[in-house]
Amino acid sequence: MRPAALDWSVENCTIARAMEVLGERWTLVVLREVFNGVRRFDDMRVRTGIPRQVLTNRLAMLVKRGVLRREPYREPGSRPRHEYRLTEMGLDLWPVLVAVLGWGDRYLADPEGSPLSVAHRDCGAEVRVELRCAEGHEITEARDVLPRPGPGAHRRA
Amino acid sequence: MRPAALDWSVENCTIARAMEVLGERWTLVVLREVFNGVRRFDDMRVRTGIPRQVLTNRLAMLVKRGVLRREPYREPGSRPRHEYRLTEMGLDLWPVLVAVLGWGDRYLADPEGSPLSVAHRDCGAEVRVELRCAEGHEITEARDVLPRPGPGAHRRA
DNA sequence: CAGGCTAGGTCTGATTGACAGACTCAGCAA
DNA sequence: TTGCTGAGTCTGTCAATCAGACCTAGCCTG
Repeated sequence: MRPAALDWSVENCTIARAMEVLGERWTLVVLREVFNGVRRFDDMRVRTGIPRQVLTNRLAMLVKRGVLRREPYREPGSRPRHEYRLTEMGLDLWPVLVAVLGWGDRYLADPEGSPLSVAHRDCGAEVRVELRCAEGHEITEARDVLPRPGPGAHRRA
Repeated sequence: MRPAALDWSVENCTIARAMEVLGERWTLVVLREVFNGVRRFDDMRVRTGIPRQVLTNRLAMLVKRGVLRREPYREPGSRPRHEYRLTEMGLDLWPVLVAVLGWGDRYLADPEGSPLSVAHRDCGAEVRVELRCAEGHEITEARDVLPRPGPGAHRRA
């Protein structure tokens, strides 16, 4: 009763690679802010409570990785500053964020419910992640999902 | 041009709460292993390269949080041991894992592609996350998604 | 019985990052 | 010039990660 997965290498695993970018307490919280339109350093800092140095580090890392980009802005009466915007790579993290939100809402929310909802711009209805297969079936049970080696899979040495 | 989000508290945000559980480099990697059927300490350790102490800590945390449970097993000729199984709360993290996998595959994979694929048990077709609204529309553009305050939202103090 | 094995830890010391709190900088307005 | 403030940087403390070593506890074998 030995799992087949043991024969396959995880060396080039994209989950592990993604978690090198995302796998830290504050990164998705920062991205939540940017997705919510909160793009400026001090606004983010005040809202989230992240220490300045952590926020600086996180933002710099996300810019370096191509998830965020810095955009110059200048309020009247102020000097030029930068705010943080999502790149396409960053925008493509919406499903991750909505999936985390869905899980958090189900298991970790207060009795009155989630403080954040995500709506479809055109019709106003609430948006969720779904699992679907290429044949169009919706997957509602985790047991109906099967991991298997993909095109880049290698045998273990 | 001040984001509306600034008027709302993030104190009870379920993304932040979820990231207190998940927001660390190795946690989802551990969960990937368990989802792949690799449930024993040393198998996980060898496959992932996680230091023992970190793996111990991670597993204990996930058990404490209700994401994993320990199940006794005993190989013939060996003493009783425990392996780690997903709870329902853990199984409900499949969409998060598949979402992270999808993003990683798109932006971080090697040229030959992803080493891991997720299939629908019944028909064999590949499974992905999709964003859909309650009206049944599929959302393919991040710009068609709108965050707004949910039922548990509070005004900022 | 003692010794060997091995899965699942625990321990130690070095390194690194998080964090609190303080300080600095740079352009603007008065 | 001074004051303001957004966006950092710095310092010292604490905690987690990590490499590597060591320990434990049942089983089997001689």
